[in-house]
Amino acid sequence: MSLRNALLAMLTSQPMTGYDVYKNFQTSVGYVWHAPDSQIYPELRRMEQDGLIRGESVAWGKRGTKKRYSITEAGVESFQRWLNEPPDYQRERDPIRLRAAYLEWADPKASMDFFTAHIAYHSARIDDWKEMIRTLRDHSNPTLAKRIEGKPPEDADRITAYKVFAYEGMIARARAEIEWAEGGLDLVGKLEKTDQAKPLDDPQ
Amino acid sequence: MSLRNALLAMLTSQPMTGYDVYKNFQTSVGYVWHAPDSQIYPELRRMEQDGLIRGESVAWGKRGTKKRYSITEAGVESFQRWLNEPPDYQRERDPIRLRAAYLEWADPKASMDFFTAHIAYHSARIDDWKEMIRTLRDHSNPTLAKRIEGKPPEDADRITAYKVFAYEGMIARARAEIEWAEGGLDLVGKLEKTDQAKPLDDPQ
DNA sequence: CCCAACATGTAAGGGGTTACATGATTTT
DNA sequence: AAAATCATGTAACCCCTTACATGTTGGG
Repeated sequence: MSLRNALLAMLTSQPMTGYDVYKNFQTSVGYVWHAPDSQIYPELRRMEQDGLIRGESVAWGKRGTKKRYSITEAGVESFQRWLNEPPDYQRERDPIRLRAAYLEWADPKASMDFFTAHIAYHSARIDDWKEMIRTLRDHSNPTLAKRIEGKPPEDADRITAYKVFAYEGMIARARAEIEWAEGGLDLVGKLEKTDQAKPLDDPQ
Repeated sequence: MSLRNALLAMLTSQPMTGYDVYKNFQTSVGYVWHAPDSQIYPELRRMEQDGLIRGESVAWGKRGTKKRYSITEAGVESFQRWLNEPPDYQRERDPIRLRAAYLEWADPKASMDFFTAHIAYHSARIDDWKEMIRTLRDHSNPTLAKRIEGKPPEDADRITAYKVFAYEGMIARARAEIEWAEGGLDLVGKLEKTDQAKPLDDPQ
């Protein structure tokens, strides 16, 4: 049900078309929650049927129309209910750790590349999130700007603080990943060095 | 395809029945990768059809039989191919951070509970993983024991080291989560204090 | 006039969850 | 004899991915 709540969250800022939502899921909010268009449009229709959002056709150019969705009272209530629920945790399913646990079967070169890729991936994400935090802090983020528009400064600060804090959590986790992967590079270097650098039981 | 590789990984240790696999997915390996029986049995059948594993019926009690699967050469190759591939990262989808980003809509009490639950969850996981590392280090883990049986000590150490390292990664990440959630408790305490401790725009 | 951006879908298939089912064997 | 464990499934449903598809509008 998180897709639904991600959509509600976005629509608490301002009315949006499916395409607006799609764009946000590719950048800003997409750094925390991603969804493709093929999921967004049908889900918005279902949410409208459930009364969580209301869609109105608005003119777009001469002949075109587009559908702009606004969150309803029922939508806000549903969103808040979700926020007030205790979180539920899925059982672990971690492909990275699964691989790491069996690197004795891998090629040492591939193991090094694996950890290097891990570092590169998380470094890139940190850059995205840092940039995101910057646009939140200076209020240049359009969705945030719309969200805090007309609100007293304390509320604006509070709203901003939670968003910044969420991205800081992403960064903290990514830093832990990078540190771990650096340890992985050391470990592979230590365990797989010299001539016997061949995977265990390799038929070759 | 990670379920398939998790199954192959397990079967590199020793032949197992579907039920053995299921038990391992509830404890040991399940702390990194979990799967329910309804996924395991059909997948094992598909893997047998694909020639990655071989099943043999073995007697069980007087009348009963059970099927014990062993990994084939093709299975080992497939597993190694996966380990040597570059990892692929899914787009972010983080329900915890999504919620945290919108806590201005939540009840302050619920926000505190949310972070408290987060700390409790990850603390419990750390205990699981620490215990797991202990059984790996002292070789009391039966799956590991079987895996390193008859292997020279350097290989045994190498095999153990990767598994320990994987669980250490889980722990490192969980510690980052706990630290973040503690920051969350502080933040909520700071932002939602005193009388105006009511969610934003709450109709009440 | 062309191209990028805007706008909105359908369809097949993979992976996972939850619930429902059943029966044999071993342990208490 | 009952209970726990071993053993193996089916079925409905949800969520998500990937690929395919189509048309409009605004800017250069």
